[in-house]
Amino acid sequence: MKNKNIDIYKIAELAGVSKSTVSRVINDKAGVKASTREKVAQVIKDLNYKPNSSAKGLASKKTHTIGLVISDITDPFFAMFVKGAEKKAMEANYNMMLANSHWVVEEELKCIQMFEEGRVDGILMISGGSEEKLDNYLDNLASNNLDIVVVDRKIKNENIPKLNSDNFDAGYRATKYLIDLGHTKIAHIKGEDIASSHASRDRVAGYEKALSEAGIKEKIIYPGFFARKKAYQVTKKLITEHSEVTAIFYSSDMMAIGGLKALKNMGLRVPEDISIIGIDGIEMSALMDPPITTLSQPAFEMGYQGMEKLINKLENEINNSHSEDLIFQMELIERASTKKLN
Amino acid sequence: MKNKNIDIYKIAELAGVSKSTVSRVINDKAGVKASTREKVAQVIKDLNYKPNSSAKGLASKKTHTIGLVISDITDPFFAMFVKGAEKKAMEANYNMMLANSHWVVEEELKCIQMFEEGRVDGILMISGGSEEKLDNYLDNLASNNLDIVVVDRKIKNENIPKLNSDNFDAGYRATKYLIDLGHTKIAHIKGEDIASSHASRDRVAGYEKALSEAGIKEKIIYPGFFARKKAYQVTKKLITEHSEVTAIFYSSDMMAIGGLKALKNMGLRVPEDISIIGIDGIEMSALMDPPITTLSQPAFEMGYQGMEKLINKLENEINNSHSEDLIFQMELIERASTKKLN
DNA sequence: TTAGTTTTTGGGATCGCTCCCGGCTATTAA
DNA sequence: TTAATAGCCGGGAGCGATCCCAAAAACTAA
Repeated sequence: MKNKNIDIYKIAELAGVSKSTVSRVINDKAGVKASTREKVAQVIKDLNYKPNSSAKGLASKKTHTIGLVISDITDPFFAMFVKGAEKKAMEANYNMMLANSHWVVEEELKCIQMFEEGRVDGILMISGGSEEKLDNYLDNLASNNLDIVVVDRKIKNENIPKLNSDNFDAGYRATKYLIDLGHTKIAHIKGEDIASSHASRDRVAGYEKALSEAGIKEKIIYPGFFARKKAYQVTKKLITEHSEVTAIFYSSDMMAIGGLKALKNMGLRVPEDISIIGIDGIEMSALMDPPITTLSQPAFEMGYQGMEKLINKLENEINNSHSEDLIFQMELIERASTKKLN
Repeated sequence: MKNKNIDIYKIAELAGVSKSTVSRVINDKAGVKASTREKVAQVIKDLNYKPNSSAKGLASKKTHTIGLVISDITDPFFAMFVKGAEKKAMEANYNMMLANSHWVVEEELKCIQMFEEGRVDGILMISGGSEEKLDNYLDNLASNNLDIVVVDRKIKNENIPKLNSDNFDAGYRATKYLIDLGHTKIAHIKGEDIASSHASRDRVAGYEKALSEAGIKEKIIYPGFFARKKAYQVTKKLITEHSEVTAIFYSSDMMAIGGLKALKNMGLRVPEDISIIGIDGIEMSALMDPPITTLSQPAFEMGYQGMEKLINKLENEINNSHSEDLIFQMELIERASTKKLN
């Protein structure tokens, strides 16, 4: 029933060489006569031999596998990030293990622990939880032989490479864009209120900077918790409390989508009566009616480069410490949800 | 720098027992005195010892890992499927490796080959390619010691468990729903035209059955290739060629979204002038204006049960052959894109 | 032709675990 | 008291690769 156990010894036997030589050709190592190499390669091909990865892992202490810790794979941003990470992994001939952490640090740590069983050479994680807790844990981890790259969290440990979007800049530019359109009554629906999200904080700071630069005194900030439904509710509240507002900057596209629905519900036209802008650049925001103007995060690119950074770190044990962190700029995508104020 | 190599021997030493006993408590095997078990467990905990998974894999020939082959993780249906699969995997204490196949069989096969290096105990795949090619390949694979479960393809091999949505029924019910609403001029935008998609074919057949049952002679079928933009174009074509149509059944939500945009563009109101219905139940379809009526595939459930089936097959080597295939019914979600014909 | 090099090749130890089997210790029965 | 049985535990032989080191082969130069 089962396939005859074909291992490196069998290949060696059939090719008339020793296992060492077979190992050399498998791993493309020097020191094998071309003719021998060819002969062995042929046998390997004929028998469709695949070296056992557990044995390889045991002997070499490398699994050629990367662990991905993601909050929620159904989130379009994360999915695109994973797709980018996978591309680089494939190119570098690495495998990927996936673990969902459902936005809670404890689960993230559990995922990491799972990976600590020597299953992976390194971890790429987008954290969604509190930075402090993460910080503590990662300090311990760093003393292990697991390399890690963290996305979207500003942790303190200097030995851990970080990837972040330039959230301050994004907040600034989104707001500036609305100001340049002539708006002065600009509200902001921010993400979370808790300390765990520096992304939200930085975007708020960017918003404030743009306003103050333009000499606009009134800040109108409501929390939307990065949730569509929450944004829907809070938008209604915002409009009833601040009917003077002519533009809203949402800290995410999903919130903008919720907001758009609320606005329509209240009989407001977008963008004629009110302009809205989001952040993320998810496909969905382009499909809305009207399509929503947004600052797009290069999710694919972030995944790709995050994976690249990790693999580099893995393969050149040199200059491990103090590698430059990566910061990604967002791209403004002008669509039909924003309009010059007349 | 690196952590002192802590292995099963060290635990054994510190606990004052043999490695065999440590192994027994790690794997929860019988034959260890309660007091000994406790003592060993304590040492394991104190040292935060994690058995090396490569060594485990080598010795036991089980990796406790499942390979997932998915066409595109950024597709919301697949993402939700993966989420379901992951839930079950976690519960059963399995890990998951992810590989994207970008909708082409060759890449799917490459992914499978990658997994054949003994990295995984089994494979769960949603295929997006031609059924014949897949059939051939899987026949070979079956003779290996890799278990596999295939979603969304009707392959012939009887030993491979399959999961499918009841596409015929979905096509039938979608059409019937429109008929019950009083429509008689009902068009269908189908998926692909090529032989590779039985899903599309079955839905078309369901559409035809419903029409003929209702004594409606005229079938109006256009190909939309499961692509939003294609559906946009073809919808415009359809309307100009068949202005009498009052309802369109799209073979996917994405196509319905493209169609909706086309309809609006042409000045048609949905659902007042024309009703539309889709298939899939992706979140996006609920966020459209109007929200689109659809038949929802239980993606999460499918992932969960697919993984469950695979793990069962893995763990009970018994009754391997001829396990019942799983067929999932879709759920009609009535939203605002369909309306009684007056 | 022979010694000295450089390439190729083979063998053995090892990685960290599982699992089988035999031995030891206790407990029970006669 | 002694033998039989059951419950615990330890030791050794793999699992299938890598990698170091020494041996063999091939090549060079004198």
